[in-house]
Amino acid sequence: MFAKIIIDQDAKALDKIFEYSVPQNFAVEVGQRVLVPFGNRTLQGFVVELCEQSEYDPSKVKPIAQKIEDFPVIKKEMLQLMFEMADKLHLKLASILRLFLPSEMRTDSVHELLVKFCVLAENFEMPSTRAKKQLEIVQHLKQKERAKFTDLSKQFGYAALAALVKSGVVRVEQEQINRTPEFDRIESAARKLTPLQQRAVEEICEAKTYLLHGVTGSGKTEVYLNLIERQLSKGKTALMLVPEISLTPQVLASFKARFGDNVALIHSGLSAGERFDEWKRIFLGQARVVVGARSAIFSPIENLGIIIIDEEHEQSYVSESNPRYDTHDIALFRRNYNNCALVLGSATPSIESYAKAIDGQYQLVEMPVRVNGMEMPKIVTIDMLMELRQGNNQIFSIPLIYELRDIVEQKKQAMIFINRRGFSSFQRCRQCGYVAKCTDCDVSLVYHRFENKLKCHYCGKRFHALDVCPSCGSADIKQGAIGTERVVEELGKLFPDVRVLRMDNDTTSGKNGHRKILNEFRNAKPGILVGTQMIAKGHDFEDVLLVGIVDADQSLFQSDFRSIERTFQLITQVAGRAGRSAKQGRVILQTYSPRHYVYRFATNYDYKGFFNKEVNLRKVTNFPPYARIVRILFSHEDEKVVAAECKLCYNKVQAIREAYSKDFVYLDVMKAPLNKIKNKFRYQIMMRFKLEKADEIEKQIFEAVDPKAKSSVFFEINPNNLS
DNA sequence: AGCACGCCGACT
DNA sequence: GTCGGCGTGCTC
Repeated sequence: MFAKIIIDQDAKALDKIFEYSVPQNFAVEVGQRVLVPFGNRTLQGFVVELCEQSEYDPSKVKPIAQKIEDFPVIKKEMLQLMFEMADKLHLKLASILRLFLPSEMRTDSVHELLVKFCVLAENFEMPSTRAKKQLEIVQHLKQKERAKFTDLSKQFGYAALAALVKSGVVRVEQEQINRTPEFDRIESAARKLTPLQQRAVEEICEAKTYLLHGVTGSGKTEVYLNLIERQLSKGKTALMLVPEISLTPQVLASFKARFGDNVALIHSGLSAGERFDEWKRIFLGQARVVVGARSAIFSPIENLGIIIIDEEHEQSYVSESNPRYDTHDIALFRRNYNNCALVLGSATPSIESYAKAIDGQYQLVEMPVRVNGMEMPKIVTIDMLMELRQGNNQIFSIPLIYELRDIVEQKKQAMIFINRRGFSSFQRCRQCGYVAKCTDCDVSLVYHRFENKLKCHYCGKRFHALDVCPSCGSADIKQGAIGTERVVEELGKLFPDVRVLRMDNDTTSGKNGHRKILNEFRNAKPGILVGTQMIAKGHDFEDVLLVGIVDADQSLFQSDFRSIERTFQLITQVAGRAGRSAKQGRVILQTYSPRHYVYRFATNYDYKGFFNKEVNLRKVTNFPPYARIVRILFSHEDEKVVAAECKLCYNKVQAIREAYSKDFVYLDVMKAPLNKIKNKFRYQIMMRFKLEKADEIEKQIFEAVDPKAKSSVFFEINPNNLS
């Protein structure tokens, strides 16, 4: 018997299947993890196929050394998924397999937690009356029957306990304990569904793909919970994905409260041990509901009845580094494999998903009204150019300051949204034009006033802030576009007595970073919360009656084709934070392009109008979903090497374009907009072609890349950002 | 990925 | 003469 094996090494040269013989004395199954001799060392591998005959030179075939576990860790579904991902996304087999296992398992850095418990032996002699501590322990165990070794040792002393164990009075038992994350148990009684929610639950009843379009505050979560409960009662399991940013302690606790030990939670805040144990509970079928961020789509859960992707339009569902995958594709694969329902939920569906719903590929389910029957908050657009002309060169418009003052007087709360962290996006010398840049990346450094440092947001390197220009010595330093720190500072000047809190990547790094800030904000009245995208998600604060969007244009003029769509989504999400209670909220939106159609539709909450406008634009200009964009990004330390390898590939792609000249809309080769990141130079080939033969063309494009190239190569289909 | 093999420069 | 630089090629 022979086994086809993938070596667990993430290297281009090893991205193929190796054959080993299976020794007589043991059997292996497909999906098992094994150790195999490889060259002059022993490596981990995965059995992906068994066969009677070897196709390789028999004199070179070596036997498998040993099994790592005695059961397959990769299930059949995932193996099939691996081959499909390798084929369609052009990813390395080993790098896909690594997505399926908790990383601590591979490195052997985490083991099952064994805890020692003490019990009294069946029959024993009482210790001598002089041994007081020992007698206390026996007494204690008579009452409790069972206690942790470490607890007893702490309470009565190690010596006494060890003596009892030695004399056979106390028996030690080992037990494996699951490290399950702890939560504040919050009450989450099943709320009665509104008729609209009820209808949505009833409509989503078949093994199809549904797009659940529900306005912010329409109670989608309650619908999800009911859908999951229905599957559980049918003996099926459920997988629910939520953007990492929304996996706040409150959200996690509410799932725990609803599903108890049935739910496994996968998120970045888990310790290695917790992650490993949660994975194992899923693997063994002990957890029947999985709630997690992007990577949870690869959970080894079986017998799926439903997969839910909440906030389906979120960018974070596409991983932005290798292996690059889109959670939607993986979810569709698993939906097909399990023949279960897939629900994509959003208040602002992605153009691509909504187009599929219109087209009939997805079933459209709509929830157009808020649960509490409240109107959406009123959005007022402020023309910042007018403000400037009227002599206001502050970052806040007069109406925003006016409204903020009102909030402060009423002792209510406001949120200010600014999607940039730090103090200012760059520092520049007014005299000579010098701009502080990162030494390893081709980007300007962001000034962080709190730490008084310049930081690279790409590689994380820190530099001294500029007091004087290092080039000409001038002290006249100009600050770039404003960030959260700057907004906090300005608010402090305007409202010195008001509690102003900042929530962004820099203030939420600790384990309970989010919770601390949100709890503080909850009690701050009047209070203002300044933050990035982080504040746009899911937090309901009754007293937030005002939302300010300081620089709405920021996401609008990024050069990728989704920037307008993203702006619409952001405004809608952020606006949804205002007026969650009985009082209607207000939103002040500051922009320099008030007449852009995105603002017209967003301020009227007209998703369909926006969709129609945007989708028509995409159609006439040949952009997704009516065309496919492919970007091949090469990177390497040596600029000559990348440039040459990229050019070589470009020449091959040109030949493909000639063969498909009718389909190609665009093709070019160039330096990437960020020419250098972490000391690696980046060159790219961009292309766009029509859909009819897209799969066929794409396959040939993949093959145009020299597998022996020294540069690392990154394929992106319909990329989200073009840096 | 890691390790051997192999072919050219400056050193006790 | 040799020690060691890292380019190239191979691992079932």
